Amino acid sequence: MTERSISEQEARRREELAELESLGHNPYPYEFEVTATAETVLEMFDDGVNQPGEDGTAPELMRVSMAGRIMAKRIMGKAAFFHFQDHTGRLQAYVKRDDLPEGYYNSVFKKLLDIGDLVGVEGFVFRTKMGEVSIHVERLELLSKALRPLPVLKELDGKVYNEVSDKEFRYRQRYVDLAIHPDVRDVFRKRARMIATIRSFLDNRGYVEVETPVLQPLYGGAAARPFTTHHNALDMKLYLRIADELYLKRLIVGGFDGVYEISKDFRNEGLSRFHNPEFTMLELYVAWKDYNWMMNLVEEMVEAVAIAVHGSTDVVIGENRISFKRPWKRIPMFDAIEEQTGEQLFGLDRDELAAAAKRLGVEVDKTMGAGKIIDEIFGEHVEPTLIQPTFITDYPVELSPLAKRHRSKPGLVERFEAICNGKEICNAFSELNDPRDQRARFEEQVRLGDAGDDEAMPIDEDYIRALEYGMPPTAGLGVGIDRLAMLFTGQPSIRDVILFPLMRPEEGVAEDEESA
RNA sequence: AGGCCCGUAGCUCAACUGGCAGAGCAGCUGACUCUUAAUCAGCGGGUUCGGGGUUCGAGUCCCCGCGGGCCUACCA
Repeated sequence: MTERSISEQEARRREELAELESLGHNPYPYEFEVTATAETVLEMFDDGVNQPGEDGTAPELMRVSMAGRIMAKRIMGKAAFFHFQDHTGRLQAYVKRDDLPEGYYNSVFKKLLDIGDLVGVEGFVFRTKMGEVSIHVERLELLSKALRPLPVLKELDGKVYNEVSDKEFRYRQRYVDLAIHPDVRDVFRKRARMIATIRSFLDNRGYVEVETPVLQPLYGGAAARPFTTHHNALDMKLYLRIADELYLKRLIVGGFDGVYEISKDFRNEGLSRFHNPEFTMLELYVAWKDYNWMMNLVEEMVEAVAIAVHGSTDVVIGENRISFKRPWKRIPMFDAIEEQTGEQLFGLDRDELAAAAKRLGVEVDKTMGAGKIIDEIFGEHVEPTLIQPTFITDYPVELSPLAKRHRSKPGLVERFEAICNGKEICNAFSELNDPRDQRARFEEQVRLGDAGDDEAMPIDEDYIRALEYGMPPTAGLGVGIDRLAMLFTGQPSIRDVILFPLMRPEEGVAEDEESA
């Protein structure tokens, strides 16, 4: 192992650490009693009712013990202010030499405690002459010494300066990104609130949260290339799941009326603003229901998320104000295409569709079937125009090998996607439960696979066996949680809603580099 | 996978047609007992992503590589 070269500032912090130890201070103690947070203190005294003062009024209200990270330090001779940050926010602390044990202020606080160090403080709350609620520190304790300097952000009139702009730095060292950027912490809190809302929404309806295999001998449920791995003891090839769908529907066969799973799927694809190889998916299946019913559920659930995350059904996202208030517009895919392009595609054969695509400037190649052409036209001319939440219904059967045929429109399936802000937020259908049709659809997938489509699904005989025992009429739903999080937090990249997005290895060439 | 852009101090960024690598913050020394982008005086800090080339001279130009961003492709 080569020794990492360390900066001047890091070297100094290591010296400080040694100095602290030689003075008898443990730079990494075991615990600290916390009785208040920045948020509770600020709330308590910003209401204008409880006014703190140094005269000792209501001392039982004002005595607090808190812990956090030093974010700024301002020393003025024998007294100093510093800001520290806990999980709820920042609070200012005031330290006087004469309030601390002999020598502590000069030889420890001033010299050996730095921005980035974790400290515990105990004292009373007061308001400074400038009006800022602060804690007057009477006990100060180092809780963990930081050996690396923390980037320092400055703020004036609400504008933040010296924000770390290097995306690579932020993704690789997310702990630093989170520590210094409150807005990044907020994104992930919103994401957590979003998922918690969805979970309780589904739990309250009596649906059962289940866990199905990540490691699968056969993958399916979506059109995507899988990751492969190997199990040593059984000496077998395994796939990381690309979807939960086929296992969850086996559970509907087994007698659960409603099951859902929120979990990671893995797809062996490129990375982009909208794609991370591992991502979080919600899938829900409800027996005795169809896709019309499912649209109502989606409206309710997403409306609940909007209220939970933003406190309102109206949300400003980028330049758009979006209303998630029910009901949302519902429009069949072919009608939506006609509205935008003037082309009525329903009933056209493959050559006629190719001609329409050409008229619309959509590129078509020979491998594309009728369904794919329609999908391309939709994706290019319609999807980006749908800003307010909209249900697009009734898709071509070729694109949906697991969806039930439409009850009245030949060649289509009972499927919908909800589109919002120009992007898909969910995908759902009346589930195909006729084992004969399901077998035929799988066989069509196999033909596509043989023709070179490496995303075609393999045939899953056990799944067909399950259907042969009888699966109720069922409505199914899939929601890309990361993309929903992008929407509700206004983030432009999926990497900004995933704590640790996939990155190339940081240092040099990987050891097990493949042949050059 | 292809195209475009980027990589300079711990962080944010400068450095003209190729001519001594700089500033703010952070850090260090000193002053200051209600400051808040604290202030004031002084000081240190660089493998300019890595390797090669052109040149008297390269952060700058050329080639190769590494890493990142955006777009395209892929991706229901």
